[in-house]
Amino acid sequence: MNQAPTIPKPSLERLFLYYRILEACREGRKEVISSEELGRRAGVDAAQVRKDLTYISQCGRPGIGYQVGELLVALEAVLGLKRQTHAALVGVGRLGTAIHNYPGFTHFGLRITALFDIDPARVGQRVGEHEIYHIDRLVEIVSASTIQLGIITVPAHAAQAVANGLIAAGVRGLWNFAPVTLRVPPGVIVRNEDLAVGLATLSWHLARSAKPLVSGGK
Amino acid sequence: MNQAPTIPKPSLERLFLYYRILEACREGRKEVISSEELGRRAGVDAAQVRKDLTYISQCGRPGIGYQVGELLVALEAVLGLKRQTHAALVGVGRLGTAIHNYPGFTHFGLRITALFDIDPARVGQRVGEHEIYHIDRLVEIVSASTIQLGIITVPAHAAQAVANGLIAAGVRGLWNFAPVTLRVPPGVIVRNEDLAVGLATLSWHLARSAKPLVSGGK
DNA sequence: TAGATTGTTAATCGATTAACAATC
DNA sequence: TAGATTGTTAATCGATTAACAATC
Repeated sequence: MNQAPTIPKPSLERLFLYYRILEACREGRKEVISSEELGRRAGVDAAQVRKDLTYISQCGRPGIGYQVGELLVALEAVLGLKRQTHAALVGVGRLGTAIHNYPGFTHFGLRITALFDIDPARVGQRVGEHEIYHIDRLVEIVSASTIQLGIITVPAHAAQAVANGLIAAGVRGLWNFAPVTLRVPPGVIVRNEDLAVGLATLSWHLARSAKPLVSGGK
Repeated sequence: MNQAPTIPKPSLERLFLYYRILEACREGRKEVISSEELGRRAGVDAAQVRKDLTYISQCGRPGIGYQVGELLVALEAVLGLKRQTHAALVGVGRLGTAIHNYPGFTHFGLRITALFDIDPARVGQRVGEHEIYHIDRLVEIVSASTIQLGIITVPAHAAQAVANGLIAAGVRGLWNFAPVTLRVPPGVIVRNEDLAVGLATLSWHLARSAKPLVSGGK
């Protein structure tokens, strides 16, 4: 009972944004921040900020604002920012390599501990401290590990098979960069990072705002 | 009057998804599809599919379904899929290179026609058919071009300055991969592709579903 | 005709915004 | 005390889901 209240998805994403801003505040020796300023820096309404922060705790003080340090600690606890997530990355092409090396991820607890590819030229190579294995060994190796998350950076046509393998190996979350909708059994969490759709919506809005309509587009 | 009805953001993204599925149908010589099947393949409710498609036209037939060919043409027109978007990419690191080479983008009309970096070792190199210019020449070169979109793949601390330069050069849309909230004047469209936040939310859900609560998590 | 499936309206759900009493 | 700013409630807005008459 009194299970932690489930945080709405958009609020959750904003909380991570606030966290980063607060870290910058700490670095700048800023000790207190108001919902108004936090909102301005995050591009979010002040009322929205206060609402979001109620999912964490009540650590603001009327008339004063929020203690940066306190809020950081509370966010770390609720967002689980000290927890490590072990991941396998499948598809060590350019995008896969970029993700493997992206500095921002380790900061949020991601540890990529296994790499797979189908290209014999890549198999056996080392990337950082890890070796690239052949995709045939995916289930074997992941099953024997503590890996909880699969990162899919293979071409679209191979993505479903890779997802199946990862799930068979016991992975319960997928971060999918391939431009396809994956079918997964209930209980498996999928996040699609469909860059092409992201681009397409952006350029749609762009083209749309360009047409000088009645009152100037927007 | 009777201006094209503005499409809700989530619907717009799904329309691009449908488009890809319909292309696959065309390839498979499938001529008719129901909202139910399209929904199943896209991971979307059938009622939702029908609703989304009303933003395009009424090209379904009761009792039959949708003509794949007709729907593709209608989507191409409304989504502007034949239109080219010229873009400048700033920050030719691993992520920048991955994006530059990502095959799915040209398919949605993206043409990256200028590349910039601050690293003297990279400036002057060629990537595909384009040369990498020094970031100092950003405003000069972009101003003189037909570039409408800026892709920001620089480190967080440099992103706002890059955004300012792109906007000064007349760009009206930004695709921002840097983990910061950009401040832009009204009329400039920004899409943040914040991968670290994406990952963080995914691993939050993962950790949360792992805890065996009252009735099995979810 | 009977069965299938659309387009649309109404009901539901969820998130954002506004307002303000409580409090530092 | 006066001014600032929170936490929370209520009002608004927007998107999803359900239901069903129309129609192939």
